[in-house]
Amino acid sequence: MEFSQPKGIYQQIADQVCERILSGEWAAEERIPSVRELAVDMGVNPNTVARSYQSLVDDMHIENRRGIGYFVIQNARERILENMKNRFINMELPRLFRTMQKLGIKPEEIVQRYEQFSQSVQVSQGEKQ
Amino acid sequence: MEFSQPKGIYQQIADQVCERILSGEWAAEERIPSVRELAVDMGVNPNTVARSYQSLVDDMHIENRRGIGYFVIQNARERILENMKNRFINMELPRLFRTMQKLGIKPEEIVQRYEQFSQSVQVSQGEKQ
DNA sequence: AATAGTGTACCACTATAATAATACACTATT
DNA sequence: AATAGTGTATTATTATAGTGGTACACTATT
Repeated sequence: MEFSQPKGIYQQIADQVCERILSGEWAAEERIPSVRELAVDMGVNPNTVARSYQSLVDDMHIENRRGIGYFVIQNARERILENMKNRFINMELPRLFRTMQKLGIKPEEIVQRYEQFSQSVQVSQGEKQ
Repeated sequence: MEFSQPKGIYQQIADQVCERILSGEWAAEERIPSVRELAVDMGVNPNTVARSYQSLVDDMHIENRRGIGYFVIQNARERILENMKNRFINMELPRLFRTMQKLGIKPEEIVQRYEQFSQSVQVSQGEKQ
């Protein structure tokens, strides 16, 4: 039997960087924090952040300008969104569906709970304003 | 920032034991494989399986009879199913819903894909017979 | 009584990820 | 030119999970 590998910290950091790009906190063509800065911010070793950034370069979401720093690539948002959507549809959904069948949960119940969820989110967002 | 802990092998084995109880492969009051047997079967150290079994004892799904082995507890199936359902509703669904909102996926699309999924499962199961 | 199969406990070892601490080459700024 | 801020590379160290191996107490069977 093969076991699921633990998700490395560097990968979790890369995910969070994607989140911030998605949310618009870090816009396209903008410079993102240096390896050292983010390392301090995350309470993590600079080498770990360096690995995160490297993996994001491999995925074409950020680019490096030597001696200056890392920058968000032009259409990074769209690209990240596309990646996440594909992964969700092809990886997570099948797992979800199998779980539903195993537990005997019908899609109607999912929809019904989703209504509740999106309502409560709307309310709590409204309260903040 | 706190990072998600990797899921231990012993825990993954415990999950799989639950699966086998759920599927009826190991019925209530029945004896399950010894620590050593399952360890060989899984290609894993006996100590690791021992930890899995211990955690299942803690969760009241199996019990130990000294010198004999481990046995599935009376209503283990119902108990496991209940646990999984609760975890699914309270932990996985909220995560799913947040992802859906982030990716802009409407519940109708989920339902539609679920139909496709359950159809394809039916077909492939039918082919086996 | 003897034996073989149980779970349990212990300890040293290994593999891996992450850390810590440097050192180096490059760039912008002064 | 000097300096400070970049990323990068290297090496040793730490922390942890899992392994390997052994020993022990208990139980059923012979």
